[in-house]
Amino acid sequence: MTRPADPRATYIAIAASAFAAQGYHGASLATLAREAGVSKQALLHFFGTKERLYGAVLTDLAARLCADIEAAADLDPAQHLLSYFQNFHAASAAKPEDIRLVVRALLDSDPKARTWPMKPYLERLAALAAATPGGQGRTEAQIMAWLSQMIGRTEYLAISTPAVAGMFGQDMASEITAESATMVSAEVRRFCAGTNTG
Amino acid sequence: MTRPADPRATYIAIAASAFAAQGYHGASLATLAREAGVSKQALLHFFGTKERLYGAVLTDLAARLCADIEAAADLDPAQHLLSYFQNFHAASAAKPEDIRLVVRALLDSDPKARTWPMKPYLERLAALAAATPGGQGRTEAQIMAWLSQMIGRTEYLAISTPAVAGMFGQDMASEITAESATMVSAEVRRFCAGTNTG
DNA sequence: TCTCCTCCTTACCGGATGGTAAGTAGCTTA
DNA sequence: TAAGCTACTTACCATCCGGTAAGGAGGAGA
Repeated sequence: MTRPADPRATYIAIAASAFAAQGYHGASLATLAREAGVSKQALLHFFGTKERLYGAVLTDLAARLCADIEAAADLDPAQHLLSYFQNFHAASAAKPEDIRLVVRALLDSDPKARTWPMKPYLERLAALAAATPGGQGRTEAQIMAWLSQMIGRTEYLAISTPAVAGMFGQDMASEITAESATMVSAEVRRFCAGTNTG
Repeated sequence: MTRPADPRATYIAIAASAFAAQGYHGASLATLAREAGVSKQALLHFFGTKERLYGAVLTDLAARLCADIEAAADLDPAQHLLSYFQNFHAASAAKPEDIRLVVRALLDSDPKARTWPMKPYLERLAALAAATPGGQGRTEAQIMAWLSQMIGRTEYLAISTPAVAGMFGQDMASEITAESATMVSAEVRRFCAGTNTG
């Protein structure tokens, strides 16, 4: 058996997928180890405890989300924001694992005594939205509320799609995803144009 | 120790709160029993297994959500829809437990071999939206996509508020919730007026 | 009074859980 | 060649998990 080049990164990726699917309590160290093809202690060797492994997964996820914002940093703010949300919507629909992880982290987050790995991500998006023409006349809370709704509608679509497909069929679920993409783009344009969305 | 009048309903309420906070795997029968002040077997006597208890919690939740829609059934469709989403937003922000339960159920739902307790809820809302002036010119998928986004933005706000309060303070979180309420009302009015939201 | 029913109780079980202890193969450095 | 490091391994442990077995208190009905 060949050992992976970067075992730590490998284990984080496997754990991320399992935590996204089963949640923190639903995924066990033994299962993770079996999937990785190593013993339980291989994981504990790198991360010490299950909780720290979970923390590493979330930190890694936050870094990935932040990096996605910079993918189109050469565009002007309005185009940048539009591009980001279009890509975000497409990526969420195609590979919902990261989104499931984000939402699970929100549900399990302890309001006190925690670091907030997602904070830089939100701050970066808020700065970007504020720099668009539409962001000029809005308060910080208005921008954050708009961002919350944009992120929320996209992430909710991603996590509800399996259930919607089960209820109404895969075709309807795909149609809904396609319509949602159009709506998301339109909403970003409306925000950037400065039209009152509230 | 006085026994509750309707033990089954009491246990469902306690279990709902625990499942909302900790998730299915995070809440144990022993913990639920301790909160209810009875032994573990009291719960198993009524529900047989933990999974069936969870099922009863979700069925009860779905019934409550459906009942909420009919609270303003005397209004015309557009006013009814607006009233529903305003109440939904307010209730989600004030008492996010039910919303957390819904989102956890979505994350944990098995696409096959499951019943869908939320299906009647979605169908009722879709029929209501279709009956508004704005619903006339839209396809079923467009209406469902719009509903998904309305539900998503509202539920996401509810589950993200604790984290936002931790990151940016309680005041900012409250401001965001207030701004979101305005935006949700505006979006329902725009939909009902038939303005193209996509 | 006897039986049945609901709503519990205590006692117990096999298996899974996160975590500890101690040791090892193989490479790198001194 | 000896020491030390990384990246593991097997063996083990106390605790907790969901679930079973058996029985009992107390009210209702015959």
